[in-house]
Amino acid sequence: MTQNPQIKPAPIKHALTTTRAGDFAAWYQEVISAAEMAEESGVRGCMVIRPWGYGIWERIQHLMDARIKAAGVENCYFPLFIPLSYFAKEAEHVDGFAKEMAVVTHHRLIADGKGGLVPDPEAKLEEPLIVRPTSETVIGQAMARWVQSWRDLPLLTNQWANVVRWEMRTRMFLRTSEFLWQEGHTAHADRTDAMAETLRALEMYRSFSEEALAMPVVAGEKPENERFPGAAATYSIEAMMQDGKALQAGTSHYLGTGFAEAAGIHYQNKEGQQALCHTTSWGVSTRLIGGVIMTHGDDDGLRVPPAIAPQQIVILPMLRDTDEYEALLAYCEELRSSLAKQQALGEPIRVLHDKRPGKATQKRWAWVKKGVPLILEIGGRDAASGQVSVVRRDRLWQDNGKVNFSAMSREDFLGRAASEIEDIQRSLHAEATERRDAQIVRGIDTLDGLKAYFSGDEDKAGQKYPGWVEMGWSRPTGAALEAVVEVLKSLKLTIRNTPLGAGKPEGLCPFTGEAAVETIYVARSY
RNA sequence: CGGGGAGUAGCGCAGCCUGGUAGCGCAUCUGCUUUGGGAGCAGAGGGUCGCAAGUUCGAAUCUUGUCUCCCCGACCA
Repeated sequence: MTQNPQIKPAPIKHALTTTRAGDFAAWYQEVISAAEMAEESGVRGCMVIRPWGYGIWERIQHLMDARIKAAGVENCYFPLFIPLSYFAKEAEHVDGFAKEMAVVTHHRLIADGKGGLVPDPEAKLEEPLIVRPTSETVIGQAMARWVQSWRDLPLLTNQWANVVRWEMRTRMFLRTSEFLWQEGHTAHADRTDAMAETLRALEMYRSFSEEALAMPVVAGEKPENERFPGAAATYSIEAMMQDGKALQAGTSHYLGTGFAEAAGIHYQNKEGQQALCHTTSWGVSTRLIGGVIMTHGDDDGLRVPPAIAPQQIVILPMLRDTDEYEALLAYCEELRSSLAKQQALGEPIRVLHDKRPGKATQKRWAWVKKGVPLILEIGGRDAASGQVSVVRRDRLWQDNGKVNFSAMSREDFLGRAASEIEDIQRSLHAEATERRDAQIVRGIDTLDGLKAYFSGDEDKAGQKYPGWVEMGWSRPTGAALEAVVEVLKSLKLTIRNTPLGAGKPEGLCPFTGEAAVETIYVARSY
């Protein structure tokens, strides 16, 4: 077919078999398995998080935990099991979570006489325990004990934990029945203080996403119909995935006094009177990893932002001829230790000398798929002449279809390694921001316009959606809002949030015909 | 939880309709040759065919049940 092989660039042979354009959902699955991030566990909706995936989570924990502590919040740990009676106290909360609860009813197994085991009917629990879907209720019980006086406020706590929600439809990292997260719970003297904390947590998530995950997000308030069960106001950060869908990447809730009332969290104020606390809760989960995959991944696998990469540089000795092993490995080892003494992004550089036996090229592609930011390949001649050969994962290919390695002296590389790492972090963020901004459309101010924009919206393969619409609306409530939600639902759309700091829009609300009072983002979502 | 699809070697799949104790590609191992880089040739190892019952002389193949995964929908971080 190719008439002129000399001038026609060779087709790139990508590391994955599925492309984003071909089948985005299958591509997502393949990245997770090819990058050895997670695998299925045999238990419905639950996954095994493998070292590379868990390493990314540990980085997220490490950086997020520092921010949480810097805000004066203290870590603690509450039980996995919550007495049913605790949970039952907040009515809206119950409505929201009751359908997806794991319940513990027995404490012993006995033989069933057929070689199996069954719960012992004699060992039924007096009161069933639920496996926590979130911990407002138990933590509320503790807060009620801990808070007596205005001097005890604000009470700022956080826990890193696993939670369980019996999901009907699961996807690795994005929605699993059990997931890992951080949940902050705070109690305050009044609304003003609690609201400030809610927004502080939201801003913490926004800056964390942008800076650590290199994932641009919009921070804003969720519409009434999307509120956390029992919350007075819910805020979120929303990220745009490469297929144009929105992902809620973190939430922060102002809970008002509802939970305080249910758990009896009150204090004596300076005037000597009893007052109810205003509480907040906020969390991010392993879902962030799904966001990172769908923000930065490409047709060769994952690309991990350096700030959260378990390893930022991998050194691959090109082991081939036994005679040079020793000198080559010594050279690589020296390189590793020189790099490890340096700092990038405010921390020591994380570098791995991968001297496992095996074909070097095989190992290279494994690291490409894992998305390690910088790969160094070192051959015998490099070692002898003090050179290195390096490729940036975010700039993997040359136009001619070859891997974009560049050779330089060891000194040159040592001199620029840290800035390369920092540049990759910046560059991933810039790329994602540019893509997102290109997929936000403005100026649609009628319902027909919205319908037209999203009709036949999927591309030929059904893998790509036209991004987000930024528009004004009149912020209807109650039944009027329900009507809007129904219209959007028929278009498979949702209101993501009202971005903070967006000025009052001009014109009329396309749903109600009333004057628009605030800006919203409308999109398909995960 | 409703509709659809699927579970066979580490990964991707064929075989199933028309039952006769399992095959291909990649990966793995061995040898030779090559080699500044995703090598070639030859040979080898590796499978309770998701699980459990049933039909049958005989089941990956037919029947029933069950578990898990994927897609669409309802629901949700």
